[in-house]
Amino acid sequence: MAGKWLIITEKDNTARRISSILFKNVKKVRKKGINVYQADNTYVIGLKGHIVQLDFPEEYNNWSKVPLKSLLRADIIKKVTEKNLVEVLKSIAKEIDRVTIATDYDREGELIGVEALEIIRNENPNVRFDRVRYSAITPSDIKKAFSSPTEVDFNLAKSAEIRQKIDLIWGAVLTRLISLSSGRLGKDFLSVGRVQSPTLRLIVEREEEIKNFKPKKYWEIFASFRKGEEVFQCKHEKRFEDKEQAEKAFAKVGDKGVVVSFEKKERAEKPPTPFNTTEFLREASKFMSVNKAMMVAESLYMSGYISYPRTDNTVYPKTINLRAIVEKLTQGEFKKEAEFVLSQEKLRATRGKKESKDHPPIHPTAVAKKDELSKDEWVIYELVVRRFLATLSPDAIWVVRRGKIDSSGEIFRFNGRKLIEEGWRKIYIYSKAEEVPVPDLQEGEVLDIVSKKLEEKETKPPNRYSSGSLIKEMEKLGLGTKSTRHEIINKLYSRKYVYGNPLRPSEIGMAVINALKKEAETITQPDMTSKLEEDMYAIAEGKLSDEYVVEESIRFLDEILSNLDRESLSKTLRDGIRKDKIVGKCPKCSRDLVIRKKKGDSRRFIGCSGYPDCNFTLPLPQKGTIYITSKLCEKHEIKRIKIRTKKGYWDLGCPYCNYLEWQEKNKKVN
DNA sequence: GCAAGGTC
Repeated sequence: MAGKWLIITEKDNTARRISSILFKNVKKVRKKGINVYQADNTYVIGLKGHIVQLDFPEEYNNWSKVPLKSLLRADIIKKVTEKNLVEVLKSIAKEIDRVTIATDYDREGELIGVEALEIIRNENPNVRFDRVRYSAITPSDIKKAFSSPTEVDFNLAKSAEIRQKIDLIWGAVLTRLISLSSGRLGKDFLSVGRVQSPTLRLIVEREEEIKNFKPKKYWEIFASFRKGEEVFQCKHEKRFEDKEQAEKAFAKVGDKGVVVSFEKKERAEKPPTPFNTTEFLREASKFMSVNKAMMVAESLYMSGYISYPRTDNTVYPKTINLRAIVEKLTQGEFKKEAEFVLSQEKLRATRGKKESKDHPPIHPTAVAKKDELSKDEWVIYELVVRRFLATLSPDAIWVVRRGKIDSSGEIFRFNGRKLIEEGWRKIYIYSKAEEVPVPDLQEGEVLDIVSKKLEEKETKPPNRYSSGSLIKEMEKLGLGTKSTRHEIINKLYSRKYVYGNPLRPSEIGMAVINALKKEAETITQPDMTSKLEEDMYAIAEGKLSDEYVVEESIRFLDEILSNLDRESLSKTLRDGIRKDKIVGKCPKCSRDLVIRKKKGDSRRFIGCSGYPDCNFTLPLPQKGTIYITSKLCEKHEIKRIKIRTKKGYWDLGCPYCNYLEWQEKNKKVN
């Protein structure tokens, strides 16, 4: 019995909102755990993003037996990843004569829609289909989109599928290659990918820069001046590269100085801009890992406390009633802050540089009570609320005092600042306002010098990436998306390519990058993503055939596999793995101490690499993941060890010290 | 047990 209409959106939440905009008396029915919104003769269903996944057929599953080259031209199949959803779609497909694709208005959205469409057309080949495109879920936008449906863009969907295919082929071939060459198979496999490998390369190369950094000495001169009771410090305008010159200048500085110039100004400091995912994660990473922060944000979104956390947008759309949200917030924990915002005559929000129409910037959507949320949820909720209120707050006002003082021809600069109106800083408590005291001065005024000093300093190497700054850099280079960047970083941790925050590469992380740079540099370059983007655009425009683009990748990989130096690849990787296991020097024979496993029960322990010549061993706890830190024990040349369990980290310290203490304790007991 | 991209 045909005759019904099916509308398909990308996720449940949009299905619910769109059905309530288009229809009255919407009924929610659950089928196999999937929400189906019904009204008149219409069904509205939300997908869960992609519902199928590209993969190799089963006969390619055995990594050790399948020749790598055979992956290049294997038939790639689509596997259903959301079984219940597909079953519901199939059952409804038989009842309908029209389906409208209303997934997100972007390339992935086009493919997600086509995936569902293919399943439906398989059941019901005669179904009519169309596509609506909207940039915001507001009654006017939705009604407008549905009043003039357009056609499905199969070329665009195709281009997204090619992206998947290329990622899979490159990823699978190189992942298997380095896993097989290194002997790291099973759950310890090593991975390679278009996004993860360039990201890892950033971390590895930053570490190399730090290691190769040659610090340069330089000298700075400081002098403290007094006016009345107030003493303030000034810095010589020059940074000296030469010690003698610095000393000469320092000797010239007398016990008085004349104010050469003085300027006093008020400076307004604008509030921060609205949160998109990148900026949100940058701030949230001060409290927890980016992966955790995203999970917490997701759960706050699902319970309705904050808006959708995956967005590129930093400009509030006009359709959001900002004042209403602030008024709502006066009902809760942030009453004082919300009232402060409302005390302004006019509400004005800051704007960020990125304006897109996907979703609004992250903002609170409901008032939460502290005891309804977990600790982590509250931290994130508070951050989102404070950021939101800050974007609507007045400027912070500083008084700036700048100028120069001359002492016997040596010029000192001062740059004082004092906060006179807190403005948004009262609400957004995550960045400290640092004041630099300088009194009011007049040109020509003579001041006493209370003290002076010549400081020898060194140029510093660049900082390591923190997870927050790495996400920012990935965005800048076009690596990953707002929804995947945090997962990519998490992947680098779980492969043990990196550890700590700021991130440091492990030996195997460095080895993988060095091996790839030699054998398959393309996959380590951010350019691969931009090249792929260009190709996808050309495919979507119908200017390039998809077969050609895939063929290009296949030929490239074929070449790599043919010209490979397997022995050196294997050596590089195994060397890295070996070095990661080194804990320190054996106190008996000074060869390397490494983490090993007992043959029979595979219990782990620290043993000398000189075994069987040397049989020195130390015990290790059997539970938890072992982290060898970079801190050496002062007594023994052994690195300190940390253990991560489900409950968190605990410090074992130096395993030798730990063992000796344990022995001492046991003696007393006996 | 492979990737990256949506989504939970």
